[in-house]
Amino acid sequence: MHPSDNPLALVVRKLNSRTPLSSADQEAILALPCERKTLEHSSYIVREGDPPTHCPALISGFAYRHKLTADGARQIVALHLPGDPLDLQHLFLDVADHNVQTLTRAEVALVPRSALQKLARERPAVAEAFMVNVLVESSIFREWVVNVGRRDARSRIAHLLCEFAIRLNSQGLMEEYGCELPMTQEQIGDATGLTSVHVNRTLKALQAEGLIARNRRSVKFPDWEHLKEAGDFTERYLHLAPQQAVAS
Amino acid sequence: MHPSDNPLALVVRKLNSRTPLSSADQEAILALPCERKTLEHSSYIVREGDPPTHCPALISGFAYRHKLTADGARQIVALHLPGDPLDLQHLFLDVADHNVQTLTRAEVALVPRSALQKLARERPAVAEAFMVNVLVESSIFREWVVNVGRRDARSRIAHLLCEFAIRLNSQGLMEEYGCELPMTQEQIGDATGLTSVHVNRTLKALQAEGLIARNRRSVKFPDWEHLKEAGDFTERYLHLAPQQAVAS
DNA sequence: CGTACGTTTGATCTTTCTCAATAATGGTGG
DNA sequence: CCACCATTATTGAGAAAGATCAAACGTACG
Repeated sequence: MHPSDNPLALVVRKLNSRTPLSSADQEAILALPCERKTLEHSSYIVREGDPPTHCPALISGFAYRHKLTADGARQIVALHLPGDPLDLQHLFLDVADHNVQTLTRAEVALVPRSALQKLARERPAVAEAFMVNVLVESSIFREWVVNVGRRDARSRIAHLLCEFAIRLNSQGLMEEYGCELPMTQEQIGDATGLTSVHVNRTLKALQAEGLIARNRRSVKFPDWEHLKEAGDFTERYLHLAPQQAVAS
Repeated sequence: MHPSDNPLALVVRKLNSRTPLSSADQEAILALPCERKTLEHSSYIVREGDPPTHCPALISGFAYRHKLTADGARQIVALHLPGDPLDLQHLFLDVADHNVQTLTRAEVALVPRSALQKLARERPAVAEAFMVNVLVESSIFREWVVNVGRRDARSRIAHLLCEFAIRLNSQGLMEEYGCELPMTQEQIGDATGLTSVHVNRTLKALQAEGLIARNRRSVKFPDWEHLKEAGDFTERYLHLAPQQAVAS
């Protein structure tokens, strides 16, 4: 499947994997008006306080959601992979309550909010697929609360890596050797509630234990089972369709 | 409005406050088959791993959602107040990914999942109201990730108290003098990622600062503005309808 | 009136943060 | 292709927030 066929093809594919859609419904999504845009590394896709006019979907590249505290600390609350469906958070709420920013250069498809709302109203099955997507993201948020609230640094980071790997894999983006990790250590810290300094030390410890192997921006998982154990990782919360194995 | 009229009246009221519903839609919700049940303090409403057959709504009393880590630590990921709509988390996902438990003695209305799904399919406006509710809960989860990930103990607890107060108030359950706080200090710790010991000390400090006043299980807010400031609390993330003030 | 649960307090220990400096890396313009 | 700059990664030393352990105290309730 070439993303170039239709930028929304990946979105349909992902929605369809959890909530099978009729071909009429699929085509209705593909027929949505949509503007394709390439964004540089670190560009804002949505800013807190914005009234949302478009719902973006990630076509390629990586992105993250984050909020800032009053004293300027950043907390990343979610990661997004190529193919992640439209930003449904902002479909029915009238003001963005957080920021969405690219982690790498990325392509997005911008669909007017009104067109999406109309589609959801006219096609209950599509609305249901949207709902399922939102519910799964909710479940991921809950797991992040647990991760950040009740696990130590080692587990938090291991858990984050496991989630990233499994999600990449389920989108068919995992190479056999491991994967690119498009985050700096500071961003890993922002996602886990730690400092970049401590992330660095913890990453080194995980490496020394043989649970991960790093090289530049890529990570391998030489001992996947133990990494999962270290991260207290169980994939139930991702509510994935059937199941593929991860390439180690 | 007597909850005894129809257990779902409170649910309709809450959904309607954010997403106005036609009276036909409202009546369709009220006409849902539903079993009313009284649960003791600490009863499970949903257990992780369960295949959901019913969607519960809270009629009276308080409840919380939580997950456990492998080593037995508990993290509370959300609180629920009387009138909180049906547990839509479990409407379209096939397995419960976390637990829901009562904090106090509580009454719930159990609606069969299939009846709710049918309603959502037949009435797009109701489906949209459900979606909005889920999106707002999502937003609250994101804020909790921030709270637990990037704020210190004082802020976390102040934030939790602010959220509780504002949500109580928006359901019309805030007394002028303050409110009942149906949580033990250990539960406050489980919601904020802290130990009960540290919660105790922090609560005392907040009290010494004059930001809260405690008496048994009740809390007052003698200095609401400063409490909000201490908790870095901004209510945007709650996406409340218009707005009422909190009784101090 | 006793038991169970929740709160309070003290002393000590750990994890993680802070501050600060150095070393890689990657990208850029010349 | 090379020198330079801005990021990012790495390391060390010391400080701090919060955890842990342990005990005593209240309070509600059967």
